Amino acid sequence: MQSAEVNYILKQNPWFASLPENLAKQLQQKCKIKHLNDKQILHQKNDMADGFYCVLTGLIRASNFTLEGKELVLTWIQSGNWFGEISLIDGLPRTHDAHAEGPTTLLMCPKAAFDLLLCEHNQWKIHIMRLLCQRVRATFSLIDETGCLTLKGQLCKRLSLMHQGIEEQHQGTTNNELAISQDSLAQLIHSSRQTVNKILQGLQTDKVILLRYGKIVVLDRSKLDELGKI
Amino acid sequence: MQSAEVNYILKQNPWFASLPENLAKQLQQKCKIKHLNDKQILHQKNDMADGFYCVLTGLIRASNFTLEGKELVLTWIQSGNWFGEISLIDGLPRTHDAHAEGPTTLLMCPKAAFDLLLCEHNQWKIHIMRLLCQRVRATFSLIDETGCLTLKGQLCKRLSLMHQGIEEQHQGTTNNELAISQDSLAQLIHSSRQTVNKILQGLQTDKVILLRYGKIVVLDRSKLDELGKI
DNA sequence: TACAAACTGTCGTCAAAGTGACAATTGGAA
DNA sequence: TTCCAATTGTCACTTTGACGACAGTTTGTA
Repeated sequence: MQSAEVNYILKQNPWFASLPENLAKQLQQKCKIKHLNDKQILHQKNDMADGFYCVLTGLIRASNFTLEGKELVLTWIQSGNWFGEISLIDGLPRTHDAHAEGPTTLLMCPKAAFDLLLCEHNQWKIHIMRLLCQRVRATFSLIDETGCLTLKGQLCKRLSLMHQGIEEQHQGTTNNELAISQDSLAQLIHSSRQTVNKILQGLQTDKVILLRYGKIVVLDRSKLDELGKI
Repeated sequence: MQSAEVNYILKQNPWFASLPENLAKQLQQKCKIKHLNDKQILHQKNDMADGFYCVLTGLIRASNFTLEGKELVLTWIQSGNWFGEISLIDGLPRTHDAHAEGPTTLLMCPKAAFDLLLCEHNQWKIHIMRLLCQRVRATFSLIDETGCLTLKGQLCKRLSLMHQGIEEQHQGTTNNELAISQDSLAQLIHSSRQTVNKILQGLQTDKVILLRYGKIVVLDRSKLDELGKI
Protein backbone atom coordinates (compact mmCIF):
# COMPACT_ATOMS: atom_id res chain seq x y z
CA MET A 1 0.00 0.00 0.00
CA GLN A 2 1.33 3.43 -0.99
CA SER A 3 2.23 5.87 1.75
CA ALA A 4 0.15 8.58 0.10
CA GLU A 5 -2.85 6.28 0.16
CA VAL A 6 -2.36 5.60 3.87
CA ASN A 7 -2.04 9.31 4.53
CA TYR A 8 -5.25 10.00 2.71
CA ILE A 9 -7.18 7.39 4.69
CA LEU A 10 -5.80 8.57 8.02
CA LYS A 11 -6.59 12.20 7.34
CA GLN A 12 -10.25 11.46 6.72
CA ASN A 13 -10.66 10.51 10.37
CA PRO A 14 -11.61 13.51 12.51
CA TRP A 15 -9.62 12.38 15.54
CA PHE A 16 -6.42 11.74 13.62
CA ALA A 17 -6.90 14.90 11.59
CA SER A 18 -7.10 16.89 14.82
CA LEU A 19 -3.64 15.76 15.94
CA PRO A 20 -0.83 18.32 15.67
CA GLU A 21 1.45 17.56 12.74
CA ASN A 22 4.33 16.30 14.88
CA LEU A 23 2.17 13.89 16.90
CA ALA A 24 0.53 12.49 13.80
CA LYS A 25 3.96 11.86 12.33
CA GLN A 26 5.22 10.23 15.54
CA LEU A 27 2.35 7.80 15.66
CA GLN A 28 2.56 6.93 12.00
CA GLN A 29 6.29 6.26 12.25
CA LYS A 30 5.76 3.72 15.03
CA CYS A 31 3.17 1.81 13.03
CA LYS A 32 3.57 -1.18 10.79
CA ILE A 33 1.08 -2.57 8.33
CA LYS A 34 -0.73 -5.78 9.14
CA HIS A 35 -2.87 -7.88 6.80
CA LEU A 36 -5.75 -10.09 7.82
CA ASN A 37 -7.68 -12.57 5.71
CA ASP A 38 -11.45 -12.79 5.79
CA LYS A 39 -12.67 -14.07 9.16
CA GLN A 40 -9.17 -13.98 10.63
CA ILE A 41 -8.98 -13.16 14.32
CA LEU A 42 -7.05 -10.06 15.38
CA HIS A 43 -7.58 -10.65 19.08
CA GLN A 44 -10.10 -12.22 21.40
CA LYS A 45 -11.91 -10.93 24.43
CA ASN A 46 -9.72 -11.25 27.53
CA ASP A 47 -6.48 -11.25 25.53
CA MET A 48 -3.91 -8.83 26.83
CA ALA A 49 -3.39 -5.73 24.69
CA ASP A 50 -0.58 -5.88 22.14
CA GLY A 51 -1.17 -2.65 20.29
CA PHE A 52 -3.21 0.28 19.04
CA TYR A 53 -4.84 -0.23 15.65
CA CYS A 54 -6.30 1.66 12.74
CA VAL A 55 -8.37 0.10 9.95
CA LEU A 56 -7.00 1.05 6.52
CA THR A 57 -9.08 -1.15 4.23
CA GLY A 58 -11.75 -3.73 4.99
CA LEU A 59 -13.67 -3.97 8.25
CA ILE A 60 -13.14 -5.16 11.80
CA ARG A 61 -16.08 -6.75 13.59
CA ALA A 62 -16.04 -6.18 17.36
CA SER A 63 -18.19 -8.73 19.15
CA ASN A 64 -18.80 -10.81 22.24
CA PHE A 65 -20.36 -14.19 22.77
CA THR A 66 -23.23 -15.07 25.06
CA LEU A 67 -23.06 -18.04 27.40
CA GLU A 68 -25.08 -20.00 24.85
CA GLY A 69 -22.55 -19.23 22.13
CA LYS A 70 -24.54 -16.66 20.17
CA GLU A 71 -22.37 -13.92 18.71
CA LEU A 72 -23.28 -10.44 19.85
CA VAL A 73 -21.87 -7.81 17.50
CA LEU A 74 -21.06 -4.47 19.12
CA THR A 75 -20.04 -2.65 15.96
CA TRP A 76 -18.07 -2.71 12.75
CA ILE A 77 -15.01 -0.55 12.62
CA GLN A 78 -14.59 1.14 9.26
CA SER A 79 -11.45 2.41 7.60
CA GLY A 80 -9.80 5.43 9.17
CA ASN A 81 -10.90 4.53 12.68
CA TRP A 82 -8.48 3.78 15.52
CA PHE A 83 -9.30 1.28 18.23
CA GLY A 84 -7.82 -0.80 21.03
CA GLU A 85 -6.77 2.04 23.30
CA ILE A 86 -8.80 0.96 26.34
CA SER A 87 -6.77 -2.12 27.21
CA LEU A 88 -3.53 -0.29 26.48
CA ILE A 89 -4.34 2.42 28.97
CA ASP A 90 -5.86 0.51 31.86
CA GLY A 91 -3.79 -2.62 31.43
CA LEU A 92 -6.84 -4.84 31.59
CA PRO A 93 -7.78 -7.45 28.94
CA ARG A 94 -9.57 -6.77 25.66
CA THR A 95 -13.27 -6.01 25.92
CA HIS A 96 -14.26 -7.73 22.65
CA ASP A 97 -13.25 -10.20 20.00
CA ALA A 98 -11.97 -8.53 16.84
CA HIS A 99 -12.44 -10.37 13.53
CA ALA A 100 -11.67 -9.28 10.00
CA GLU A 101 -14.82 -8.92 7.93
CA GLY A 102 -13.38 -9.51 4.47
CA PRO A 103 -9.67 -9.06 3.66
CA THR A 104 -8.49 -6.26 5.89
CA THR A 105 -5.43 -4.06 6.25
CA LEU A 106 -4.50 -2.43 9.55
CA LEU A 107 -1.95 -0.06 10.93
CA MET A 108 -0.57 -1.34 14.21
CA CYS A 109 1.28 0.67 16.80
CA PRO A 110 2.83 -1.89 19.21
CA LYS A 111 2.13 -1.57 22.91
CA ALA A 112 5.71 -0.66 23.83
CA ALA A 113 5.77 2.19 21.32
CA PHE A 114 2.36 3.41 22.42
CA ASP A 115 3.38 3.43 26.07
CA LEU A 116 6.51 5.35 25.19
CA LEU A 117 4.58 8.00 23.26
CA LEU A 118 2.18 8.47 26.13
CA CYS A 119 4.94 8.62 28.68
CA GLU A 120 7.45 10.82 26.85
CA HIS A 121 5.16 13.31 25.18
CA ASN A 122 2.69 14.86 27.52
CA GLN A 123 0.67 16.29 24.68
CA TRP A 124 -0.46 12.79 23.76
CA LYS A 125 -2.48 12.36 26.91
CA ILE A 126 -4.95 15.07 26.01
CA HIS A 127 -5.55 13.56 22.59
CA ILE A 128 -6.03 10.08 23.98
CA MET A 129 -8.50 11.54 26.47
CA ARG A 130 -10.42 13.06 23.58
CA LEU A 131 -10.46 9.71 21.81
CA LEU A 132 -11.81 8.08 24.97
CA CYS A 133 -14.52 10.72 25.23
CA GLN A 134 -15.55 10.01 21.66
CA ARG A 135 -15.69 6.32 22.49
CA VAL A 136 -17.96 6.96 25.48
CA ARG A 137 -20.25 9.25 23.48
CA ALA A 138 -20.48 6.76 20.61
CA THR A 139 -21.33 3.99 23.05
CA PHE A 140 -23.98 6.13 24.73
CA SER A 141 -25.46 6.79 21.28
CA LEU A 142 -25.63 3.06 20.66
CA ILE A 143 -27.55 2.58 23.89
CA ASP A 144 -29.92 5.41 23.00
CA GLU A 145 -30.53 3.87 19.59
CA THR A 146 -31.41 0.45 20.89
CA GLY A 147 -33.63 1.99 23.57
CA CYS A 148 -35.41 4.61 21.49
CA LEU A 149 -35.68 3.27 18.00
CA THR A 150 -37.71 0.49 16.43
CA LEU A 151 -35.78 -2.13 14.51
CA LYS A 152 -36.51 -0.20 11.34
CA GLY A 153 -35.07 2.94 12.91
CA GLN A 154 -31.96 1.13 14.10
CA LEU A 155 -31.44 -0.41 10.71
CA CYS A 156 -31.75 2.92 8.92
CA LYS A 157 -29.35 4.54 11.38
CA ARG A 158 -26.74 1.86 10.82
CA LEU A 159 -27.09 1.94 7.06
CA SER A 160 -26.77 5.69 7.13
CA LEU A 161 -23.65 5.59 9.31
CA MET A 162 -22.02 2.96 7.11
CA HIS A 163 -22.81 4.88 3.98
CA GLN A 164 -21.40 8.01 5.52
CA GLY A 165 -18.25 6.15 6.53
CA ILE A 166 -17.71 4.89 2.99
CA GLU A 167 -18.43 8.26 1.46
CA GLU A 168 -15.77 9.93 3.62
CA GLN A 169 -13.14 7.51 2.41
CA HIS A 170 -13.97 7.48 -1.32
CA GLN A 171 -14.69 11.13 -1.89
CA GLY A 172 -16.56 11.68 -5.10
CA THR A 173 -16.11 8.17 -6.45
CA THR A 174 -18.71 6.53 -4.24
CA ASN A 175 -21.01 4.05 -5.93
CA ASN A 176 -23.42 4.02 -2.98
CA GLU A 177 -23.09 0.27 -2.54
CA LEU A 178 -22.77 -1.32 0.89
CA ALA A 179 -21.30 -4.83 0.57
CA ILE A 180 -23.12 -6.58 3.37
CA SER A 181 -25.49 -9.51 3.67
CA GLN A 182 -28.86 -9.25 5.35
CA ASP A 183 -27.68 -11.91 7.76
CA SER A 184 -24.81 -9.73 8.95
CA LEU A 185 -27.07 -6.72 9.25
CA ALA A 186 -29.37 -8.75 11.46
CA GLN A 187 -26.48 -9.57 13.76
CA LEU A 188 -25.50 -5.92 13.91
CA ILE A 189 -28.87 -4.84 15.26
CA HIS A 190 -29.43 -8.03 17.28
CA SER A 191 -32.36 -9.07 15.17
CA SER A 192 -33.21 -11.93 12.80
CA ARG A 193 -32.52 -12.25 9.10
CA GLN A 194 -36.22 -12.64 8.31
CA THR A 195 -37.17 -9.46 10.12
CA VAL A 196 -34.36 -7.51 8.48
CA ASN A 197 -35.45 -8.81 5.10
CA LYS A 198 -38.99 -7.56 5.65
CA ILE A 199 -37.80 -4.12 6.74
CA LEU A 200 -35.36 -3.80 3.84
CA GLN A 201 -38.07 -4.66 1.34
CA GLY A 202 -40.22 -1.96 2.81
CA LEU A 203 -37.37 0.49 2.31
CA GLN A 204 -36.93 -0.72 -1.26
CA THR A 205 -40.61 -0.16 -1.95
CA ASP A 206 -40.18 3.39 -0.63
CA LYS A 207 -37.23 3.86 -3.03
CA VAL A 208 -34.77 4.49 -0.19
CA ILE A 209 -32.51 1.56 -1.12
CA LEU A 210 -32.12 -1.16 -3.75
CA LEU A 211 -31.56 -4.77 -2.75
CA ARG A 212 -28.91 -6.80 -4.56
CA TYR A 213 -27.26 -10.12 -3.91
CA GLY A 214 -24.94 -9.55 -0.94
CA LYS A 215 -25.22 -5.80 -1.04
CA ILE A 216 -27.44 -2.78 -0.62
CA VAL A 217 -27.52 0.27 -2.85
CA VAL A 218 -28.35 3.48 -1.02
CA LEU A 219 -30.63 5.73 -3.06
CA ASP A 220 -31.63 8.32 -0.47
CA ARG A 221 -29.41 8.79 2.55
CA SER A 222 -31.24 11.79 3.89
CA LYS A 223 -34.33 9.59 4.17
CA LEU A 224 -32.30 6.99 6.05
CA ASP A 225 -31.05 9.70 8.39
CA GLU A 226 -34.55 10.89 9.03
CA LEU A 227 -35.86 7.40 9.79
CA GLY A 228 -32.94 6.79 12.15
CA LYS A 229 -33.24 10.03 14.08
CA ILE A 230 -33.68 9.75 17.83
CA MET B 1 -22.09 16.58 56.83
CA GLN B 2 -18.94 15.74 58.79
CA SER B 3 -15.62 15.74 56.95
CA ALA B 4 -14.82 12.27 58.34
CA GLU B 5 -18.07 10.99 56.86
CA VAL B 6 -17.23 12.44 53.46
CA ASN B 7 -13.78 10.90 53.63
CA TYR B 8 -15.23 7.52 54.40
CA ILE B 9 -17.65 7.64 51.48
CA LEU B 10 -14.98 8.81 49.04
CA LYS B 11 -12.53 6.13 50.09
CA GLN B 12 -14.99 3.34 49.33
CA ASN B 13 -14.82 4.20 45.65
CA PRO B 14 -12.07 2.25 43.88
CA TRP B 15 -11.14 5.05 41.50
CA PHE B 16 -10.84 7.69 44.22
CA ALA B 17 -9.07 5.26 46.52
CA SER B 18 -6.49 4.65 43.80
CA LEU B 19 -5.51 8.33 43.67
CA PRO B 20 -2.20 9.29 45.29
CA GLU B 21 -2.72 11.03 48.63
CA ASN B 22 -1.80 14.48 47.31
CA LEU B 23 -4.12 14.32 44.31
CA ALA B 24 -7.02 13.11 46.41
CA LYS B 25 -6.48 16.02 48.77
CA GLN B 26 -6.23 18.51 45.88
CA LEU B 27 -9.53 17.41 44.41
CA GLN B 28 -11.31 17.35 47.72
CA GLN B 29 -10.12 20.86 48.56
CA LYS B 30 -11.59 22.26 45.36
CA CYS B 31 -14.98 20.72 46.04
CA LYS B 32 -17.99 22.19 47.70
CA ILE B 33 -21.06 20.40 48.93
CA LYS B 34 -24.30 20.71 47.02
CA HIS B 35 -27.76 19.57 48.12
CA LEU B 36 -30.58 18.53 45.85
CA ASN B 37 -34.19 17.80 46.74
CA ASP B 38 -36.04 14.80 45.42
CA LYS B 39 -36.61 15.09 41.65
CA GLN B 40 -34.47 18.24 41.45
CA ILE B 41 -32.51 18.65 38.23
CA LEU B 42 -28.73 18.84 38.41
CA HIS B 43 -28.30 19.39 34.70
CA GLN B 44 -30.00 18.56 31.44
CA LYS B 45 -28.78 16.96 28.26
CA ASN B 46 -27.07 19.53 26.03
CA ASP B 47 -26.25 21.83 28.95
CA MET B 48 -22.65 22.96 29.00
CA ALA B 49 -20.53 21.38 31.72
CA ASP B 50 -20.19 23.32 34.96
CA GLY B 51 -18.33 20.80 37.08
CA PHE B 52 -17.21 17.35 38.13
CA TYR B 53 -19.46 15.62 40.65
CA CYS B 54 -19.47 12.87 43.23
CA VAL B 55 -22.59 11.45 44.87
CA LEU B 56 -22.26 11.46 48.67
CA THR B 57 -25.76 10.42 49.72
CA GLY B 58 -28.87 9.69 47.70
CA LEU B 59 -28.91 8.82 44.01
CA ILE B 60 -28.53 10.54 40.66
CA ARG B 61 -30.62 9.27 37.77
CA ALA B 62 -28.93 9.71 34.38
CA SER B 63 -31.45 9.58 31.56
CA ASN B 64 -32.49 10.73 28.12
CA PHE B 65 -35.83 11.30 26.51
CA THR B 66 -37.15 9.80 23.30
CA LEU B 67 -38.78 11.93 20.64
CA GLU B 68 -42.15 10.81 22.01
CA GLY B 69 -41.20 12.00 25.49
CA LYS B 70 -40.61 8.64 27.13
CA GLU B 71 -37.80 8.73 29.69
CA LEU B 72 -34.94 6.37 28.95
CA VAL B 73 -32.88 5.73 32.07
CA LEU B 74 -29.22 4.97 31.45
CA THR B 75 -28.23 4.27 35.03
CA TRP B 76 -28.42 5.35 38.65
CA ILE B 77 -25.27 6.75 40.15
CA GLN B 78 -24.75 5.58 43.70
CA SER B 79 -22.80 7.22 46.49
CA GLY B 80 -19.05 7.32 46.11
CA ASN B 81 -19.17 7.54 42.34
CA TRP B 82 -17.80 10.47 40.35
CA PHE B 83 -19.39 11.60 37.09
CA GLY B 84 -19.58 14.45 34.59
CA GLU B 85 -16.00 14.26 33.33
CA ILE B 86 -16.85 13.70 29.66
CA SER B 87 -18.23 17.15 28.94
CA LEU B 88 -15.47 18.76 31.00
CA ILE B 89 -12.79 17.12 28.92
CA ASP B 90 -14.14 17.41 25.40
CA GLY B 91 -15.95 20.68 25.91
CA LEU B 92 -19.15 19.32 24.36
CA PRO B 93 -22.57 19.41 26.05
CA ARG B 94 -23.85 16.95 28.64
CA THR B 95 -24.82 13.53 27.35
CA HIS B 96 -27.74 13.00 29.75
CA ASP B 97 -30.19 14.62 32.10
CA ALA B 98 -29.22 14.21 35.75
CA HIS B 99 -32.01 14.17 38.33
CA ALA B 100 -31.88 13.59 42.05
CA GLU B 101 -33.65 10.39 43.05
CA GLY B 102 -34.61 11.27 46.61
CA PRO B 103 -32.81 13.97 48.67
CA THR B 104 -29.24 13.90 47.47
CA THR B 105 -25.90 15.37 48.51
CA LEU B 106 -23.08 15.91 46.03
CA LEU B 107 -19.51 17.06 45.99
CA MET B 108 -18.92 19.50 43.17
CA CYS B 109 -15.58 20.48 41.71
CA PRO B 110 -16.26 23.55 39.52
CA LYS B 111 -15.12 23.47 35.91
CA ALA B 112 -12.46 26.14 36.37
CA ALA B 113 -10.86 24.26 39.24
CA PHE B 114 -11.01 20.98 37.34
CA ASP B 115 -9.37 22.51 34.29
CA LEU B 116 -6.64 23.94 36.47
CA LEU B 117 -5.92 20.60 38.10
CA LEU B 118 -5.69 18.89 34.75
CA CYS B 119 -3.50 21.58 33.30
CA GLU B 120 -1.14 22.17 36.21
CA HIS B 121 -0.62 18.64 37.47
CA ASN B 122 0.31 16.21 34.78
CA GLN B 123 -0.32 13.27 37.04
CA TRP B 124 -4.03 13.98 36.89
CA LYS B 125 -4.33 13.11 33.23
CA ILE B 126 -3.47 9.46 33.75
CA HIS B 127 -6.08 9.15 36.49
CA ILE B 128 -8.75 10.80 34.41
CA MET B 129 -7.87 8.45 31.57
CA ARG B 130 -8.38 5.52 33.91
CA LEU B 131 -11.76 6.91 34.93
CA LEU B 132 -12.72 7.22 31.27
CA CYS B 133 -11.66 3.64 30.63
CA GLN B 134 -13.86 2.49 33.49
CA ARG B 135 -16.72 4.45 32.00
CA VAL B 136 -16.26 2.78 28.62
CA ARG B 137 -16.03 -0.67 30.14
CA ALA B 138 -19.12 -0.11 32.29
CA THR B 139 -21.03 1.07 29.23
CA PHE B 140 -19.91 -1.95 27.22
CA SER B 141 -21.13 -4.15 30.06
CA LEU B 142 -24.49 -2.48 29.90
CA ILE B 143 -24.73 -3.22 26.19
CA ASP B 144 -23.73 -6.83 26.77
CA GLU B 145 -26.37 -7.17 29.45
CA THR B 146 -29.21 -5.86 27.34
CA GLY B 147 -28.09 -8.02 24.42
CA CYS B 148 -27.36 -11.27 26.23
CA LEU B 149 -29.71 -11.44 29.16
CA THR B 150 -33.44 -11.98 29.43
CA LEU B 151 -35.36 -9.36 31.38
CA LYS B 152 -35.08 -11.58 34.43
CA GLY B 153 -31.31 -11.73 34.01
CA GLN B 154 -31.04 -7.98 33.58
CA LEU B 155 -33.17 -7.38 36.63
CA CYS B 156 -31.07 -9.72 38.77
CA LYS B 157 -27.88 -8.11 37.56
CA ARG B 158 -29.11 -4.64 38.45
CA LEU B 159 -30.39 -5.69 41.84
CA SER B 160 -27.08 -7.36 42.56
CA LEU B 161 -25.07 -4.30 41.52
CA MET B 162 -27.23 -1.98 43.62
CA HIS B 163 -26.96 -4.26 46.62
CA GLN B 164 -23.22 -4.40 46.20
CA GLY B 165 -23.05 -0.61 45.96
CA ILE B 166 -24.98 -0.21 49.18
CA GLU B 167 -22.96 -2.84 50.97
CA GLU B 168 -19.72 -1.09 50.12
CA GLN B 169 -20.94 2.13 51.68
CA HIS B 170 -22.52 0.73 54.85
CA GLN B 171 -19.98 -1.88 55.77
CA GLY B 172 -21.35 -4.34 58.27
CA THR B 173 -24.49 -2.39 59.04
CA THR B 174 -26.34 -3.29 55.84
CA ASN B 175 -29.95 -4.25 56.25
CA ASN B 176 -30.14 -5.68 52.71
CA GLU B 177 -32.99 -3.37 51.75
CA LEU B 178 -33.10 -1.62 48.42
CA ALA B 179 -35.46 1.35 48.60
CA ILE B 180 -36.87 1.30 45.09
CA SER B 181 -40.28 0.93 43.51
CA GLN B 182 -41.05 -1.68 40.89
CA ASP B 183 -41.99 1.17 38.59
CA SER B 184 -38.50 2.64 38.78
CA LEU B 185 -36.90 -0.75 38.29
CA ALA B 186 -38.96 -1.17 35.14
CA GLN B 187 -37.61 2.10 33.78
CA LEU B 188 -34.07 1.05 34.60
CA ILE B 189 -34.28 -2.08 32.43
CA HIS B 190 -36.57 -0.48 29.83
CA SER B 191 -39.43 -2.78 30.65
CA SER B 192 -42.93 -2.43 32.10
CA ARG B 193 -44.05 -2.42 35.71
CA GLN B 194 -46.28 -5.41 35.16
CA THR B 195 -43.52 -7.55 33.72
CA VAL B 196 -41.11 -6.54 36.49
CA ASN B 197 -43.76 -7.43 39.06
CA LYS B 198 -44.15 -10.90 37.61
CA ILE B 199 -40.39 -11.51 37.59
CA LEU B 200 -39.94 -10.23 41.13
CA GLN B 201 -42.67 -12.47 42.42
CA GLY B 202 -40.93 -15.42 40.84
CA LEU B 203 -37.74 -14.41 42.65
CA GLN B 204 -39.67 -14.10 45.90
CA THR B 205 -41.07 -17.58 45.45
CA ASP B 206 -37.50 -18.83 45.00
CA LYS B 207 -36.54 -17.07 48.25
CA VAL B 208 -34.01 -14.81 46.51
CA ILE B 209 -35.74 -11.60 47.60
CA LEU B 210 -38.64 -10.36 49.69
CA LEU B 211 -41.09 -7.82 48.34
CA ARG B 212 -42.16 -4.91 50.52
CA TYR B 213 -43.97 -1.66 49.88
CA GLY B 214 -41.51 0.53 47.99
CA LYS B 215 -38.54 -1.70 48.63
CA ILE B 216 -36.90 -5.04 48.04
CA VAL B 217 -35.09 -7.12 50.63
CA VAL B 218 -32.20 -9.13 49.23
CA LEU B 219 -32.01 -12.59 50.76
CA ASP B 220 -29.47 -14.26 48.48
CA ARG B 221 -27.13 -12.07 46.48
CA SER B 222 -25.02 -14.91 45.16
CA LYS B 223 -28.16 -16.26 43.52
CA LEU B 224 -28.83 -12.85 41.98
CA ASP B 225 -25.25 -12.79 40.69
CA GLU B 226 -25.65 -16.18 39.16
CA LEU B 227 -28.91 -15.31 37.42
CA GLY B 228 -27.38 -12.10 36.09
CA LYS B 229 -24.19 -13.68 34.78
CA ILE B 230 -23.46 -13.16 31.10
C1' DT C 1 -58.89 8.76 62.32
C1' DA C 2 -59.64 9.78 57.65
C1' DC C 3 -57.95 10.64 53.29
C1' DA C 4 -55.05 10.93 49.28
C1' DA C 5 -51.14 9.49 46.89
C1' DA C 6 -48.10 6.06 45.85
C1' DC C 7 -47.44 1.47 45.19
C1' DT C 8 -48.56 -3.50 44.29
C1' DG C 9 -51.08 -7.56 42.26
C1' DT C 10 -53.57 -9.45 38.44
C1' DC C 11 -56.03 -10.16 34.14
C1' DG C 12 -56.96 -10.04 29.19
C1' DT C 13 -55.65 -8.27 24.79
C1' DC C 14 -52.58 -7.23 21.18
C1' DA C 15 -48.49 -6.18 18.49
C1' DA C 16 -43.62 -7.15 17.62
C1' DA C 17 -40.47 -10.15 16.46
C1' DG C 18 -37.85 -14.80 16.90
C1' DT C 19 -37.79 -19.39 14.71
C1' DG C 20 -38.02 -23.35 11.64
C1' DA C 21 -38.86 -24.65 7.11
C1' DC C 22 -38.30 -24.58 2.33
C1' DA C 23 -38.00 -22.80 -2.33
C1' DA C 24 -35.67 -19.67 -5.42
C1' DT C 25 -31.77 -16.96 -6.84
C1' DT C 26 -26.98 -15.59 -7.44
C1' DG C 27 -22.06 -15.86 -8.04
C1' DG C 28 -17.78 -18.02 -7.86
C1' DA C 29 -14.90 -22.10 -8.41
C1' DA C 30 -13.80 -26.52 -10.44
C1' DT D 1 -20.62 -25.13 -18.20
C1' DT D 2 -21.89 -27.15 -14.09
C1' DC D 3 -22.24 -27.41 -9.42
C1' DC D 4 -22.15 -25.80 -4.75
C1' DA D 5 -22.36 -22.58 -1.17
C1' DA D 6 -24.09 -18.31 0.11
C1' DT D 7 -27.84 -15.44 0.00
C1' DT D 8 -32.60 -14.01 -0.47
C1' DG D 9 -37.79 -14.36 -0.24
C1' DT D 10 -41.78 -16.12 2.13
C1' DC D 11 -44.90 -18.47 5.27
C1' DA D 12 -46.94 -20.31 9.44
C1' DC D 13 -46.26 -20.83 14.27
C1' DT D 14 -44.99 -19.37 18.82
C1' DT D 15 -43.13 -16.53 22.42
C1' DT D 16 -42.33 -12.40 24.70
C1' DG D 17 -43.65 -8.59 26.68
C1' DA D 18 -46.08 -3.94 26.31
C1' DC D 19 -50.31 -1.82 27.71
C1' DG D 20 -54.86 -0.61 29.67
C1' DA D 21 -57.78 -1.51 33.33
C1' DC D 22 -59.00 -2.04 37.94
C1' DA D 23 -58.91 -3.66 42.66
C1' DG D 24 -56.35 -3.92 46.81
C1' DT D 25 -52.57 -2.33 50.02
C1' DT D 26 -49.44 0.77 52.42
C1' DT D 27 -47.84 5.12 54.06
C1' DG D 28 -47.63 9.76 55.32
C1' DT D 29 -50.24 13.67 56.60
C1' DA D 30 -53.88 16.68 57.98
